[in-house]
Amino acid sequence: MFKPYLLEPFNRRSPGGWTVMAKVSGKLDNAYDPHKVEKDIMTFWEENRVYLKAKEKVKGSRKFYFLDGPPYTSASNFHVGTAWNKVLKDTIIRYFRMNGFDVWDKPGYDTHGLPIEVKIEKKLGLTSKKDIEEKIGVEKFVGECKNFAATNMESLTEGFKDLGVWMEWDDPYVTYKNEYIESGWWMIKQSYRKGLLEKSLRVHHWCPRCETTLADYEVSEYTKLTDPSIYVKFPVKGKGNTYLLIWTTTPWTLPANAFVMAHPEIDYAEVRVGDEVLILAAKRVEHVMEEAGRKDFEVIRVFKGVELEGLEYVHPLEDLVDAQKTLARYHRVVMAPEAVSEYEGTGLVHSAPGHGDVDFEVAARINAPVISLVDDHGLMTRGAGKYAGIYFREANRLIIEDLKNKGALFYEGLVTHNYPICWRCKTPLLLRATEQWVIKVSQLRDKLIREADKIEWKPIWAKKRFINLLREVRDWIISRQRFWGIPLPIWVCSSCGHIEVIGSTKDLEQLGGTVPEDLHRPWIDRIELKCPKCGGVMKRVKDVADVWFDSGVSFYASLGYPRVRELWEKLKPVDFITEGHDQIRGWFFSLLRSGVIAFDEAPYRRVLVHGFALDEHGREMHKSLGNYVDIKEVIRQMGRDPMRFWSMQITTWEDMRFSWVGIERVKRDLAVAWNVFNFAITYMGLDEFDPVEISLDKVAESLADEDRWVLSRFYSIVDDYHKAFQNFTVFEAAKEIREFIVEDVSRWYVRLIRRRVWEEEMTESKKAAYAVLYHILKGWLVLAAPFIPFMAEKLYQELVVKSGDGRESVHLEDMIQPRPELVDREIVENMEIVRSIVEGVLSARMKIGLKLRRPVARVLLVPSNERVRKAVKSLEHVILGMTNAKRLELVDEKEIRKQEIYRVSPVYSRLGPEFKEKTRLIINYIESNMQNVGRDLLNKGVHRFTLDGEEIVLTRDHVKIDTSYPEWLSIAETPYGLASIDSRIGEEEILEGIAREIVRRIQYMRKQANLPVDAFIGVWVETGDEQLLKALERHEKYVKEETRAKVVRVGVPTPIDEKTLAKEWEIDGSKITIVITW
RNA sequence: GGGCCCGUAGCUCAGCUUGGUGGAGCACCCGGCUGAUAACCGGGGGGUCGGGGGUUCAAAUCCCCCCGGGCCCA
Repeated sequence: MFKPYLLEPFNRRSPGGWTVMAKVSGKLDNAYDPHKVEKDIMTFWEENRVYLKAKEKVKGSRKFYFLDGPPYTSASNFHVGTAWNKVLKDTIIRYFRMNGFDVWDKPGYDTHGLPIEVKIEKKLGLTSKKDIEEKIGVEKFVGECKNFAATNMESLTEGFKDLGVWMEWDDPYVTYKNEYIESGWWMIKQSYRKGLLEKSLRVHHWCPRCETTLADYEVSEYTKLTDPSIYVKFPVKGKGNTYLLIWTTTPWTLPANAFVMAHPEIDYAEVRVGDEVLILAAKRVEHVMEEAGRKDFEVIRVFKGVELEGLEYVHPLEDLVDAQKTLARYHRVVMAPEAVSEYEGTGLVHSAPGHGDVDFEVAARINAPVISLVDDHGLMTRGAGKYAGIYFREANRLIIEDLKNKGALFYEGLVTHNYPICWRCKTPLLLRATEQWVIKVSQLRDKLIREADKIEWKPIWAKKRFINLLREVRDWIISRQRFWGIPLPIWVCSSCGHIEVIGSTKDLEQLGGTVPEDLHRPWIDRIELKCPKCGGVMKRVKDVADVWFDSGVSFYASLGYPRVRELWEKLKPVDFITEGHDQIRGWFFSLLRSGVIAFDEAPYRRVLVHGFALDEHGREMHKSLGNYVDIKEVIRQMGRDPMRFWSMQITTWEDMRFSWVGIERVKRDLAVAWNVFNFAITYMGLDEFDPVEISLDKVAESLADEDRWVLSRFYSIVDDYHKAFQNFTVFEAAKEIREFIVEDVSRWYVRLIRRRVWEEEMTESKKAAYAVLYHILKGWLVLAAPFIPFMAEKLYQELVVKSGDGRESVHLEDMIQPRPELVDREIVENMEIVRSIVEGVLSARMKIGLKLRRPVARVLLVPSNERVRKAVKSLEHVILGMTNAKRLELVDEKEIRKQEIYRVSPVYSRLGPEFKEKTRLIINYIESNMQNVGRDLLNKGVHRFTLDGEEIVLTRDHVKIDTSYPEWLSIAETPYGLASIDSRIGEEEILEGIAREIVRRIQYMRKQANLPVDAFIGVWVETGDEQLLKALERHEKYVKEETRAKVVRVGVPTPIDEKTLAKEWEIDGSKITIVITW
């Protein structure tokens, strides 16, 4: 499948056809344009088959079986949540692949089921199953379903590819393919062999429009419906005016009533109402009477429910309902505590075993018949007598009328409650007993829990939630009375009733069947087998499988098992799956269920749960709400990498609130990263830096503190990065690499090494800076590749490949491994302290409006402890460089305090009462001795002086003291102590500052003139200010070097032409005209 | 009604595992930088950390209850 290719690092040969020189020679656009990058890179990947090479590279190494949760193919486009899901998978796959795992990455599509059938019905204008069978025929219908799924699948694949998701798109697993269906059959056969499969009467939800049963987990939507809420009197047999009072909101179930359920331990009451006696739960009496508006009642007797056991009653509608002839025998009170609540109704529950699940169970216990009086279409059956042929919900009205006429209605009200509706067509459902094929999963409950417990869950609460669900696991009704699904491989003999469950097409042939070209209905329905028991004709049951069956078997079916056994045996178990938290009950569960049924074990070992994509207001995205965000729109506005990197920084298992500004922010972070690379490529290119020749090892001896620092930071991030991926907390890895490039490299390291980079000569220091910068940038690209595959590739091509280094693609790199020997924790801590102190100094500068361009003579620091002192000393040059200061002094706090200026104001209300007539004099004293008074009070708490021979003692509360500092001293607090500057500067600093002001203006003009950074210029200045000229004279060399000026002259050049730019400026209030020529 | 999750600045979210004086970005105001700058940096204002109780020397963090929102079930 894969073409062979060369895996060697392609030292200095570019298969891409670029001219590769042994030096940095790439070129980046000035601004980051995601679309341009992504377009170029997409082409590059395709042309060079990079994806296939990435897979080939790890072929045969440690296996990593990733299983894609197949998206459903009912639509052709997808929203950001689906994109998030795939990007998450892609990022993790890319990481493990780069880290040396042979990752299985086959994507899948879930293609069967009711939702697609419903869409096709709508498209073809069909309204019922009968329409499908008679108007257009099953053959055409199924064909339409298949086409629809296939078309959507193609479109989805295009969308996923477009996001840069690298999976095996050429050969996904598709649940409608024959091979897949066959694999599915095999599991049903397994369940049959193990005695888990049976056909049995079960009560379950039924959709009368779709005419099919719905499993518990398909009953997922509810709507507010207003239904009758009626209290009905069932006369107690042989007791004239005594009645059981029951309550129901589904009067249509009354014709199928078999018995009444009560709780043996709760209290019931006989209540006289008018001339009748009603029996109901004691606790409900008040509520029911109030609801019915009856005040004329009286509780006669209270007793335990158990006394009611066996009490017989007469069904009020027995003469109208045929089925009651059979049911009448069972009309009595039955003890069923699980059905009775003291908090609603009457404590007496009318039971229709054909229309309620508890009812069904209780009926089984007492051997009552299960009679359902509603047919597939929701119409009352013949057995319902008078009500036959009426739609179940419409029968309510009629039944209530009849009850009223018979005097059996105690009260009629309305209730608005949540009522289950079909998740596809929104039709209200009903509970109904029918014969269905069932896998008795409840027998496997303990095994399921044990297996689930072995799985590694991220986050841990998902496991709790999962196991809670398993505790209540029910049998699995796998049959659906529909068309577009995996046909159940069950054949029944029409003569002797013998059952054969087919596990493969081979089985089919062995039993005398032919294999149709397509295993779907209707073709498969035409296959008849010969009964091995009696030789009779065996026909397939008409049902198809529940659609959850399909994706549930994907763990082996996607590998072609059992037709091909090796692959699953080699790859099992699934190493990793990830889906949204709704799949805890969905796919995660159905996989486990199938795994335990077929293989007695959990088929996967690690699960990561991700959140939902909500809109910017935290609501779910829906087309109908108009808040739906199409992924195409996001890509158009923001680009793929920004979208990807944004989504990967979200705490994976929490819901994602979609945010345009959030993505915009990430895009800006990426632009900063881009700028860093642009900086590196520009200067390394100008200096013809050769990263292969000047490797990190070669400069080991000349590393500066900041170099060792940035390497330490880088490799500690590498460490965290791997830990995060091993934990599947990808968001932590994403945040780390963002932080590194933006905070550490762009905002700090590049600033620190700038001067070294600008040196004219290729000094050792410059080499070291380049080698280190190159090393961490290249490494960063490898770390970033899983997250921002396009941009990482682009930058890698420009920085690395074009320098004749590395491999053909960043995605063919080996993941960077930790190098603890390069991590110096102390220097990291020191730098953190120093960085914070620099910020403090800058803040102190800011307070007095002193620009960074103006040098200061002294920085004064008060380190808060020895650790800080040490850090400051070891990185003194960093502080001086970054704060533009000449000298750094470490002082203690007293030194600073000495400079404090106190403003001491007398507190009259304290001084007056105490000193009476002396007060005036004391105040005079205070005002003329403010500094002494203030210092004493603050330091000693007391100030003594003599006034007219008398000692006066001033204390802290006699005055109010405000502290300030002289203008030249500006102080800022930092977490590591006080940072301050002495802003008193001499002529030297003034002139230097002016020189820098001039330089900055010349640079600005160079930029305006659009000159290449390495172009030389001539500079002319004209000003009447002596000091400006003096500064220029003193720092001529500096100005020339900084601005690449060959000459700096006073005056105006001639001629002024298109290679000349003149501009008038103002520096320190003086006018200066600067002209540059080139 | 049950299980699980979430609630932190105007907005979007870190911090909670392992308790130690509450952070970032956006927005707003002020200032600065600028030969990677259609960039960026610094400062400022802005918080009952949903509410209440408990444990503790100390709680956004641990425990209990309540309120609001979500998911999955009944």
